[in-house]
Amino acid sequence: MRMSRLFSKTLREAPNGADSKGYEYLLRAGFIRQLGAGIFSLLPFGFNATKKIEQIIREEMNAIGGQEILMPLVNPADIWKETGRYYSIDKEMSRFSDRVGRDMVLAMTHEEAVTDLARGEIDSYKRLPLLVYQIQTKWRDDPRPRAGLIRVREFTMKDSYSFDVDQDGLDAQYAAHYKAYFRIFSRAGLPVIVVGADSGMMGGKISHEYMYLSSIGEDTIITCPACGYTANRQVAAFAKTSYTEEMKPVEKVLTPECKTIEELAAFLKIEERQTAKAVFMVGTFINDTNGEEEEKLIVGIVRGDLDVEENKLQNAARANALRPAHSEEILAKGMVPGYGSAIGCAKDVLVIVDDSVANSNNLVAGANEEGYHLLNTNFGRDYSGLVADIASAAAGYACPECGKPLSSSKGVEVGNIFQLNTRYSESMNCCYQDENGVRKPVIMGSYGIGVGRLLACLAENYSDENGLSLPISVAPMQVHLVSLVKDAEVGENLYKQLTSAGIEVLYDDRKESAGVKFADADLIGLPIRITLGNRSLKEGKVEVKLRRNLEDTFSFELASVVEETKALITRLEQELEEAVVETEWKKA
RNA sequence: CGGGUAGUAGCGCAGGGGCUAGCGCACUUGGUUCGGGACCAAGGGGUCGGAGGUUCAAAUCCUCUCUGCCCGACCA
Repeated sequence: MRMSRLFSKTLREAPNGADSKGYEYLLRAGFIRQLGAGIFSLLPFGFNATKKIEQIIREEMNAIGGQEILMPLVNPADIWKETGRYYSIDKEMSRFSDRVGRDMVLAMTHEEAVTDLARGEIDSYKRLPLLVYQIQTKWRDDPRPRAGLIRVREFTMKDSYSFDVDQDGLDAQYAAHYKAYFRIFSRAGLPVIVVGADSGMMGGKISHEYMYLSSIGEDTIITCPACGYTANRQVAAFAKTSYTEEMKPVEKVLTPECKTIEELAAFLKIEERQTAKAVFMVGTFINDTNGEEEEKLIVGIVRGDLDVEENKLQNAARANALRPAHSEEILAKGMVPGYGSAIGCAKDVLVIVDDSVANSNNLVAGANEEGYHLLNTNFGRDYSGLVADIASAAAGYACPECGKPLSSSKGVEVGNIFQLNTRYSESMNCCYQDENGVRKPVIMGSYGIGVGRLLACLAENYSDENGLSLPISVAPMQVHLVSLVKDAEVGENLYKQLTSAGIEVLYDDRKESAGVKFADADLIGLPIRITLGNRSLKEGKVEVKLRRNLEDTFSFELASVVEETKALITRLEQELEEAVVETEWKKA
């Protein structure tokens, strides 16, 4: 590619809103351009890098038996009605109707489409196991796209779907993905960790997320430095101390102006752990068959020294969505905000009690009366409810596995794997006949990688104060040939030699000053830079630099540039191959 | 969806009832320079996001609206 003919140009200043380094450089180097909120075009560099990432994904998916297919972005709503997600997913899914009024949707994922495909193809256990995948556009009308390519509305995703006769088969495919994902990310050069995750709208049980740890991330990851336990905070467990003692009688006390746990503990001169905190939410429950919504007040009770993890609460409540309750809604059920507890609340309130509360005695709880609290309340004796883990893990808490202190960090989810089991095959009647002629639902798994998000994370990880420096496996091209000599012939010849040897070359043939060319080369950050200048040409040499280390310059003989460049490319590629991480999944 | 903020040349910004709307970068032409974002000269480029209103006069004031960004809610 000649830079004089390149479609994109570099920007000296970052467009407004480019707040992270990676995003800024992707824009300035001409990889991407924004069209609307959460909607981006890929320019030649960005598209090239994307194709490289996709190729790595293809190779690894093929290696575990994946067959590439392509499913439509536009789906008839019928299949989404079959699984109920047409009703349970809110505005995040865009809907429209076609010319004759049929309900249509833009697919935000392809479980429905693939299950529809599978039920037509799979008839016998002899056909299983199967694995298909695609690299396809998804549309999710996120209420708040942000951070460049990290959180967008239209994006490219690799999604694969496994089909098996039983749990063992699913486990095997899950394990294969678990390992393949580590290979994919390490071949691309992105450091990731795997965390236990919530399965969210996907349904199913076991799932893991692949996280790139970075301050630009929106997920909070809880990890144990001592034993390696990791989980998304949404589901992270921790060891809770229980404080059991003999139950004492309930006593009502005046506690004016004590609306927070902190004030209450200070007023009563007790520790926060000796109190019970009530959090009021309204859960939406959706009937999958008719799509009717109903709301229900949920009270989450945790010990005063802990916080409620809303995601855990939502899962424990089996609610479709949660929102904070309004004061009137709480009062209507016999409870008083600021002085609230589940004691004496209306019967149709869903009470969910954290095990920390169930395992502690004589806690101070709200009296459901303005200005009063109750001493010595005990779960089971004074009120009842569903016991679950609804407390939020945080740094410093004890690891659930080894008891050592946990730590927390921010991460970007770049991939995930889910065991769907029969969530989709049952509702869509995707069945096979077993050896005995019995029809059974296919056991499914689904596995995603955000391609653009991966590029964004790579840009973030591989950049310095001068620009990008992507690894050779994903860089848009391999070599940046910078010509500083007036005589175009030397450059032209070298460009032809290199490209005809199969090397990907960006040739800066522009009439620009050396400073401009170097600055652009730094910004675009191709891994190998070959500079043609009078200084070295006199000695029959060209200068070579690696982008990742601009300090070091070495040289190639002009006569053997092609061979030496090839060898250098091979060396860089091998480095990445050698760093590939092989990690096995161990079923708990 | 709530709160904030901003829309003026391709990008970054200034101007804030009055005459021809500016600056830097980028772009065009000519010349000089030529190994880390060169210099001189001459140019081109704008329905000031949109609609309505106030006014003798609106980029500027008012109303509505659209769009981007940030925080929150939300998020496989």
